[in-house]
Amino acid sequence: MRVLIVEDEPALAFQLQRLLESGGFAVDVAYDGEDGWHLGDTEPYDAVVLDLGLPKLDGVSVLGRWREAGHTMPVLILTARSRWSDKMAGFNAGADDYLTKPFEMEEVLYRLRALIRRASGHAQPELACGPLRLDTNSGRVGLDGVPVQLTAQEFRILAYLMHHPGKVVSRTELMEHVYDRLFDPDSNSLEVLIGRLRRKIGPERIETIRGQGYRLAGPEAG
Amino acid sequence: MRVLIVEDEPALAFQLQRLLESGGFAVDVAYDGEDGWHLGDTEPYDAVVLDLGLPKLDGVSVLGRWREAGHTMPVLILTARSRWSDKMAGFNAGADDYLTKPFEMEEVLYRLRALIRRASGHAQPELACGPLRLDTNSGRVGLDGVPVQLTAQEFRILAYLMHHPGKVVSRTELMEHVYDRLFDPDSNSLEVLIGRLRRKIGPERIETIRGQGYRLAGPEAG
DNA sequence: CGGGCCGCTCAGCCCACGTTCAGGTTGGCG
DNA sequence: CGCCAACCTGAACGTGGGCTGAGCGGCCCG
Repeated sequence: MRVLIVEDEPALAFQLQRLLESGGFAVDVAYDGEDGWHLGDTEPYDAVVLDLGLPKLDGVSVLGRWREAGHTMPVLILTARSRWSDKMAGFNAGADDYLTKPFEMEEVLYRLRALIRRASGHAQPELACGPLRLDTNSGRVGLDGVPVQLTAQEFRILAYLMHHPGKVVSRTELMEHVYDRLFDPDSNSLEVLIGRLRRKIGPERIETIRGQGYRLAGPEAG
Repeated sequence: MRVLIVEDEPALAFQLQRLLESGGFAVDVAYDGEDGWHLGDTEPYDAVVLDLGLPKLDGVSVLGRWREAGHTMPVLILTARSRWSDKMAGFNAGADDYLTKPFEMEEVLYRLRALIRRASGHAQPELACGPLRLDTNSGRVGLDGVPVQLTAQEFRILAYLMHHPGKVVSRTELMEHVYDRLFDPDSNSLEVLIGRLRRKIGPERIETIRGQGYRLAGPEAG
């Protein structure tokens, strides 16, 4: 899962970045409203963490423009200690959740995961697909009940696929959601990782549709 | 475990600090309500000892603001000889326990430990996790029934992990709860301590999740 | 004042992880 | 049947995160 952080305060931005990366996300950061808006407009993020007090273009406007342009990714608003006006304006502009500073870092992780989950239509934090289980919070994966040890990247790939079971996911789509913006699109490391994943969870679970992408085999339907 | 003392009377503050440190806690002290509030607002304490009669900002207000901001750490109130109004106000503001002066020093330790235990969802003062036993009161640790000799820091680390068995605890989270505020976050002393701890309780008990943190192996169940 | 224990620092080592690369394999198509 | 593109895979590598042994200084206690 790939997220965008829009936060002007460098210390907090960095802290958030570390948090989310250690939480298993691919992360891009923007330090003002304009950059933030542009990134969110052009890159396919699974969620955004958006501060309201921003230079150049304030958070509410950023959000408003995104929504106007038809972007539907979930947005988690950060705002200074409960200022009602901000909060309301945020929701009106299309925020999905908000946190007032100061907040527990952990809280951000949980809320983000919940947002992403809901946005892809899953109620439970634990995704299931055939014999596969994936807990988005603890980051654990099980196959037929036995735990499977995955690396960070393997986990991201599997998580994205499990958020869209049965759907054909193109290589580029997968790369865009698993890597951050600096990644070289000509690399074949994704294929290598897919291979390793297959070895761990059984080759038949991830099906290759030649010329189109990959599909996670669902519980025989669809 | 890391606690905050908010107490304006220097002698008592110092006495409490020594007591809690010798009791195995990492301790910060604030001498007035404003400092106290700010520390409790920004640092992740496992519990707070809060005097009600404070300069600048009284205890009830401090507590009230914390709760308003969403902080849920347990708070043990200290108050001059049973003044009902204070006591009631304290509970209303979200206190978890209280002691009236004068009190036995030991009493503070026991109450604090009980509060922390309950806050992390443990009913018993003795934590168990696989072959590991840890008595939060006596500070004794056993592995398969045989006592294990731990140093103060080793004990704190293990105690924190055992309060959250199975959870992945990031290096920073661990540091925040095991050291006080003056600690250098770039130090690797935690790793050294983890290493020693592993040598004493068996390396496989503490699992490293690369890039994320440590996890105490539970009694085989998610 | 001396000795021992404890915790911290530092530097070097090790190894997991992501990546690259060089073939090998598969499948579509003329 | 042959060719080409898409895809897979085993091996090797560089990097950085994590581990550890050695040494130091501070503190406590005799």
